[in-house]
Amino acid sequence: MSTRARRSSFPKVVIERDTDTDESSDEEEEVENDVVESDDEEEEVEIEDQKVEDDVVEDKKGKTPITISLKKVCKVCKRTGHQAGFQGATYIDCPMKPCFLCKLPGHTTVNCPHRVAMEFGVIPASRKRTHNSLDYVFERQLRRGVPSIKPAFVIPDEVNCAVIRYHSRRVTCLEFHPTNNNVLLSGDKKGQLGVWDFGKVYEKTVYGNIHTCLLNNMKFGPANDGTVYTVSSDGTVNCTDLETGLSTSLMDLNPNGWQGRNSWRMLYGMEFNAEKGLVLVADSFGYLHMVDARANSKTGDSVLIHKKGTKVVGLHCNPLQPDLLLSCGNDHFARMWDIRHLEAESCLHALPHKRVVNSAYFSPSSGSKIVTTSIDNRIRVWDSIFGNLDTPSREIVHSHDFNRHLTPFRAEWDPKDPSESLVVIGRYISENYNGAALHPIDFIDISTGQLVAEVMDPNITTISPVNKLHTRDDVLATGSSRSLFIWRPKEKSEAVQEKDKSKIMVCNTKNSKKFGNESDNDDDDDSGDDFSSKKGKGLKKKKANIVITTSKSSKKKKP
DNA sequence: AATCGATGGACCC
DNA sequence: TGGGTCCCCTCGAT
Repeated sequence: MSTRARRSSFPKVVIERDTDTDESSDEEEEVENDVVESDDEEEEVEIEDQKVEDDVVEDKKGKTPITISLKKVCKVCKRTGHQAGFQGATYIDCPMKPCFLCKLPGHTTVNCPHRVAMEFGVIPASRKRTHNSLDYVFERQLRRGVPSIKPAFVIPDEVNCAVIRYHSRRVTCLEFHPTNNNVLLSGDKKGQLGVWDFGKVYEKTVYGNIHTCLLNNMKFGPANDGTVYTVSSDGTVNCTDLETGLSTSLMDLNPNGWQGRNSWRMLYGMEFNAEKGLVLVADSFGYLHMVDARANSKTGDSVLIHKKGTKVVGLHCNPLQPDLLLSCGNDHFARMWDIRHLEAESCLHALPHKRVVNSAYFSPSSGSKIVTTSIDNRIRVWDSIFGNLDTPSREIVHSHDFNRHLTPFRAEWDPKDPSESLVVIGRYISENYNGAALHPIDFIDISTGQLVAEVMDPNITTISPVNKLHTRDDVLATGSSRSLFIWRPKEKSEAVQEKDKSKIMVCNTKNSKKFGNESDNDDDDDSGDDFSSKKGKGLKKKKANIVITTSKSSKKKKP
C-alpha cells in the first residue's frame, strides 16, 4: 500500500487549541487528511480520541474525526494548566513535583524557606553524651587551637583570569600545584590533563595521551612536586611528569581490554598516604587498591570497602592521622577505616546518607570534622570530637543535585581557615541577576549553616560544579563546563590587573567577532566582553585576564 | 532558534 | 539481583 493511499483513508483531524494561544482559531481548526505538526513552541501533541488502525479500508464520510489537543503541557508532569521552564532568566518550577531544592512537597523553589535562608531548619549540633579520658585530652588540645574570635573570611569574589574552552570536554577535577603558587592542574572528561600557569595567563598545556576517558581524580606525591598521580575511568593509575608529559602506568584494572560493561573497572577515588608512600585508589565495584609509589606497583590485596558493585567516588586521609581513611560512594555511605587493619567489614564508622555521597573530607587542620556532599541536596557536617558520628551534627540544604551531564558537586574546605568552618560549593539552581540566569558559587559557614557569600560573574553562564581553594593564597579556582576561572578578592584583583594589564590575551577563534582582535593598546578595553551569554544580556563590562582557545588549538601532545 | 545526543542513577517489577 | 524505563534549571554542535 502506498503512503498516499494509506493517508487518504485517514479520518479528519481536529486540532484543539489552548485558549491562551495567540493564533486565530479559524485557520487551523480542521485539517484534512494530514496530521499537522504543532507550529507553536513547547507544545506537545496528544491524540485524545480513539486510535486509528492502519489496515482499515474505509469509506470516506463515516469516520469520527481525530481530535489533536494542542493544549500547553508541562514538560515535567505532562499536565495542562501550568508550565515549567525558563521564563527569561527565571525558572518556573512545576508545582506538581516536590520542591527541587529541599525535596519536600507542598511548595516550589520560589518560596522554599531554604532559598532565602539556608540555615533554616538545620538540625542543631547534637552534643556528645559519652566522654572518655581521651576525648577530654583531645578536646583540650583542640580548644586551644580554636581562635576565640572567628577571623573574617576572605572571599575571592572577582574573576581575575580565565581560559575559556580550554578543555575539549567538561572539567572533572582541579588541583593547585603544591609549591608553584600560580599553577593549576585540571582534568577533563576525555582524560586530558591541563597545566596552566595563571600567573602568566597564556602559559598553558594540555596533555592528551595520559588517559582515554574521564580523569576522575589527581594528587601530587609528597616526594616530588614535578609529578602528579591520576586515576581514570579507563581503570589505570598513572604518574605524569609535568614538564615532559611523559607518564608511567602504575596499575591497569582492565589489562585484557574491553570485555563488556559488566567487567570494565573504573577508578574514581584516590588519595596519597605520605607516611607509607602509598597511592590509594578505589574502583567502581566497591574495592580499594593500593599502589606502592616507590616501587610503582600494586601492593596488598584489594579490599571491598563499599557495597559490592557500587562506585567508590571519594577517598581522603586524615591530616593528623594519615592511617585514618575516609571513603564515600554510591552505596549512600561515607565510611571511616584504619588502613593498618584493613579488611572488608572492618570499617570504624559508617555515616549514613539518603542518597549517593559525592564527597567526604576531613577538616583540613585538625581533621576532627567531616563534610559530606550528597545528592539529596544536603551538605552534612559530622563532628568526631564534639559530637557523635552516628548522626550529622548539621544538615545544610543546598542545591547541588545530580545531573548526568555535570561533574558531581563537592563541598570543599577552605584550607586557610583556622576555624575550619568555611566551605565552598557550586550551586545548581540559578538566580535571576539583572536579567541573566547565573549559577553562583557559594561560601558556607558550616558552623552556623549560613551563606557567607555567593560569587558569580555575568560571563559565567554555565554551572560551576568544580571548585578548589588555594592552600596559601586567597585564590579560588573554578572549573565550569570546559573553562577555567581564577578568582581573587576584589581589591587585590585590581592591583594585580594594573600590573598585568599587558598580559591580557584573546586568541582568534570562531567567536573572534565577539571579542575583536588581540590588542596591545592599553585603553582599548576589549578584555572583558561576555563570552557567550545565552540567558543573559546587557551585562556590565569587566576586566580580566582571559584567554580564549578552541579545543583543537589547545591540544599540545608530547610523546 | 529548534533539535539532538551523550549517558548516570533511581525506581519499578 | 537485573533489566527496563524514566528523567526538573546541561551544554555545545548542527
